[in-house]
Amino acid sequence: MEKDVQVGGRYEAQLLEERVKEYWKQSDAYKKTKEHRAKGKPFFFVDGPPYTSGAAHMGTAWNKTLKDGYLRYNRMKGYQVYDRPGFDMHGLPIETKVEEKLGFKNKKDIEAFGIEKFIEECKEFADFQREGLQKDFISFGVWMDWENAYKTVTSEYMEAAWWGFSQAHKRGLVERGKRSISQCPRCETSIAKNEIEYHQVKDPSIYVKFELEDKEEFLVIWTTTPWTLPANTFVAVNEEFTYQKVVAVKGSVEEKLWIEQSLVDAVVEKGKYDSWEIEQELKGEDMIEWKYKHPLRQEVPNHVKGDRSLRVYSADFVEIDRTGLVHSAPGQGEDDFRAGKERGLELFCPVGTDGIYTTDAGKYEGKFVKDTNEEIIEDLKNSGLLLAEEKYTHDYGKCWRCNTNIIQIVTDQWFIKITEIKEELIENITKSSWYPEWARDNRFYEFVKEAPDWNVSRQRYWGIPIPIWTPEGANLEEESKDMIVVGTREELAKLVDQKIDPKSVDLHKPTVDKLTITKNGKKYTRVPDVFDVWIDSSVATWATVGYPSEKEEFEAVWPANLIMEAHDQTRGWFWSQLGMSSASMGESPYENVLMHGWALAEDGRKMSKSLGNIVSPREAIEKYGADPMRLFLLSVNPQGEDMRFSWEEIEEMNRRLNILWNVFRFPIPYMEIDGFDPRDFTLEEVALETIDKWILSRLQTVKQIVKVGWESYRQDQSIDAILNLIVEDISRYYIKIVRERMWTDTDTDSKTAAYVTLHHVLVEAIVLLAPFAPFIAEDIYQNLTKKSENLTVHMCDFPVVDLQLQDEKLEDEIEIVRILEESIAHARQIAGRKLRWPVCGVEIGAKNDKIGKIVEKYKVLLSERVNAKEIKLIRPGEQGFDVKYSLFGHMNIIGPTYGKSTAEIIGVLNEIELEAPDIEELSKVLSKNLNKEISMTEEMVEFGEIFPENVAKSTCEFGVIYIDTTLTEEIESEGYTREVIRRVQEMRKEQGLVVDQEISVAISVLDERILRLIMLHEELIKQEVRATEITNKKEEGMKEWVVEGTPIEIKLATIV
RNA sequence: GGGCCCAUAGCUUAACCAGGUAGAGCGCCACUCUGAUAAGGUGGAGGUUCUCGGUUCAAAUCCGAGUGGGCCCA
Repeated sequence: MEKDVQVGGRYEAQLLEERVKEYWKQSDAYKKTKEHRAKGKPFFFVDGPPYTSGAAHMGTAWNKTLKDGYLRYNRMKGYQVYDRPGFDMHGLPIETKVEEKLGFKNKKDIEAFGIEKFIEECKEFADFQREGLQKDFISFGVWMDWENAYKTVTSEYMEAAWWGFSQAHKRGLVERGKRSISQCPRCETSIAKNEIEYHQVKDPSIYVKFELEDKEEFLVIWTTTPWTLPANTFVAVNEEFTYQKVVAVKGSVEEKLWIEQSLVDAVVEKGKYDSWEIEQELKGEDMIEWKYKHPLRQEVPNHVKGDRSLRVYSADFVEIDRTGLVHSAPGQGEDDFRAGKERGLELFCPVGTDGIYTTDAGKYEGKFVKDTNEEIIEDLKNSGLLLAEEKYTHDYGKCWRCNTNIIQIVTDQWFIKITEIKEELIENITKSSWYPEWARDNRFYEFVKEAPDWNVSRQRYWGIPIPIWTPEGANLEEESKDMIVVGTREELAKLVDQKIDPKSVDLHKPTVDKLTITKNGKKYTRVPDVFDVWIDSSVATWATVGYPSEKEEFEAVWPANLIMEAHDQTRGWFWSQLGMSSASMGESPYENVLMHGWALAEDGRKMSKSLGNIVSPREAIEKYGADPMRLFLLSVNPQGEDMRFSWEEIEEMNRRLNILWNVFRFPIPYMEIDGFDPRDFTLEEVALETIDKWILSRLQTVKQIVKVGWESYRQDQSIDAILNLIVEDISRYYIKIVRERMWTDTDTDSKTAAYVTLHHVLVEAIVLLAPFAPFIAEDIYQNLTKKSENLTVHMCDFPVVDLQLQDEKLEDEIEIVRILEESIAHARQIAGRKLRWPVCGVEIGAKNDKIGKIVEKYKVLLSERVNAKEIKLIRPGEQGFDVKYSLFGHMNIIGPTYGKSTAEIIGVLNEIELEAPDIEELSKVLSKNLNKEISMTEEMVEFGEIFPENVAKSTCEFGVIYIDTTLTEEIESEGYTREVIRRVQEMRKEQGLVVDQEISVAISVLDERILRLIMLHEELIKQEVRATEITNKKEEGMKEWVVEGTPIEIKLATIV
């Protein structure tokens, strides 16, 4: 940035932002700012790492802009701010993208390609994605430590996850076990609940008869997953329900069916039976332990056979729905698994991790489960067990990455036993403050309370390998008992049989899979799984300071002072961090949580490709600039609520910044002509006038509001206050008033005071604005301070409120004056007199004494502002202008009272005018006029005000305004003079003359009276338009203006 | 299906926690001002405060039910 930037043009965000970026680069502003605060108290902010997929969208932009705002604010408050950004780079989404790229169909393709090469591809892809994302963040001015971003794929970072996990193990919280999990059969891995997307699926809906072992009766169950029938192990009833044995007849066949009593009709109807009758009724509890025959015993000879299997048990998840009896497969479904485990039933699962039936599935071996539904239905039909068949559309989970429908199966997984430390987790919740509060007290608390054990294993490749080594050939139980969990690279190097360098070792699968440990003569190998990717980010608070390899910083700053993410992270990062940190260290990893919402599209719906309503931050910046976009994003309430994107609002922000720009460049020419240097004066030394004191007081009040906004995580309120100060107070009021003080040629104390005040207010306003709109703030700051102060505006201290300068009473008074002004302007409008024409008098009927005093006190200011010769205060009881009152009679009320006299009464009412709206006076006048006693009531008449000619009235909350627009020669003279000056100025502008160019002016008016009136103010005109002479000759090429119906011709000539 | 949150002018929203005439910005219409301003000013039109019920002298605000939307969980 040059010292004297071109400030002639209008605000052009993109050009300005390029200029400022260049300045930041050249001056190394970011690093210098950090150094500037190097000795401050630490403020440990931790960045929630965005997943490295594609470019930044509006939601990420909002998130990072918020973070940037708060980081900049805290720097201004003097803190040494931790600002290491992070990127979440492991996980299935990247794997599937790479698989797509390489044209893979399933895991076997990956194995064939080679895991080492595959991981290399993933790393490259993730890095590529990260660069795009980072570029976007930088483009909207996010000042974070980009050169030193943390990446979840570095050994240093992965070690932090290992360490956390090993700590949890030391506390006895790591367990190997079978669990029913959601499995993506394509990715061949378990999927976290929050990775499942739901969509509408059409499935078979079948009613199946299970024959009892010892009698020819049937239990009727209903299912939408025929493919789970081979794994059937028990039937669940609810012991509270009543079940009925129905004898149903179809043709010559008679069947005995057990169904919950209220569902009998519906089920029998579905079975298309001709008739039925109820034979017996039992409570669910009486049916327990009944034994039945497996429905697919022919097709699946290996089905469960134990004595406890194929029986009826009770379960509380059974509802009065369909048949009231539920087919249960503990080797698959989640509820089934829990119920089966409670009873010690066999966990039979004839399905592989790829969703293909194993040999245990007999006839169905080698087939994909969901493709086998029809065949199973056919088989049931053939053995006479199918009662009814239809289709059913319902929500069904699919893999969020590859859209494959998920299946529930029981597999061997690794868990962190969260349920064992529930109390500790719940206590740790209370150790953090959340904004908004309800997010913690309601939503987060409920979630943590219900959280199950954390399945941390994934059977994939691109992730942090689970640091568990187990004895070769051990069974499950042995594995759980005799495992080695490695916590650090140092430890790994010490333990393994191979020689590795802890500093340079890469911890991804290709390396660690080859490492073995020998202990007590036993050989241990690593379990093949990688971590659930949520483990990665869960350790960010210590990984970001390099723990456990670097200890000092961690000990000094942990836990995090502040984190902020969107509400979907309640169950995501907010939770994973709390869970991991509690499991490993027993403590909450963060102190303050700001939970913001999602960025919705303009139509109020989610931004999505399919709806075609996505707006990218890139687009917004191209159209209006980064500062306007940031201002918009930060002007939205950040606590919990979703933001609705709005082009209009961004445009509005751009316009306000344009006003700021104009405010800033307005005094520059004057200050330059006068050689004014702000460093030569202080506020204390100059002769401040009332309006200067007022704007300085406004500034203090705004500083207060801005600070409170930041501190209460409502920075949107800070923005409102700053923009209001700039647009309403500085631009629309203060500058209008001080303009004339700055136009004077001579050096006056008044001018100096205005310069100093405006300069001071601008600098502080700019500093306040800096965290929100860092580019324009920098550009203006550099110009205002001429580089005499800080290298960058972002080094400034947050402006402190100067109580000496704050004057609430003054602010209140000016506020009232401004409202009175508005009302006077309104009265002018009613009278049809524009502001250029003075009015001879304004009378103000103040509502009370306080307002009256204010009118007296600010008479001069008011009269200048509204262009009035005189401002007069009407005291209570005093008469203002000579107002009279006309009358309008209400026939419908007068009529019934005065009968025949009504007509004459109305006649008089229409004629008379009263001095005051006085009912008694009116009655007297009427009585006198009509020669009889007339007594009017308030309901009978309405008073109308009659003003003298040229008087208009308006009212406002502080009183009544009368304005007298009577024209005198003097007023006409001033009015026409103003009109002429205005036209000459317009012509100067049209001709592109510089401000101090001298001219001669020729004015020709046919109406000699008007010409004379204009020329009465020859000197004023000369002075205002910088004219050396004014002639009244008609010349060639004059421009004709029509003023109040009178043609006036003007021509300008420059003086060389 | 469950938990939490949200609904105020055409648009963005304030007031809601702690009940007392719903206020602003943008947009629209009319008029107007301007040597910082591709700006600005004044006025006008525009509201069933999502619906229904309750508490209360009084409800946008508190309570209950419903409708629609969001997040999360099933």
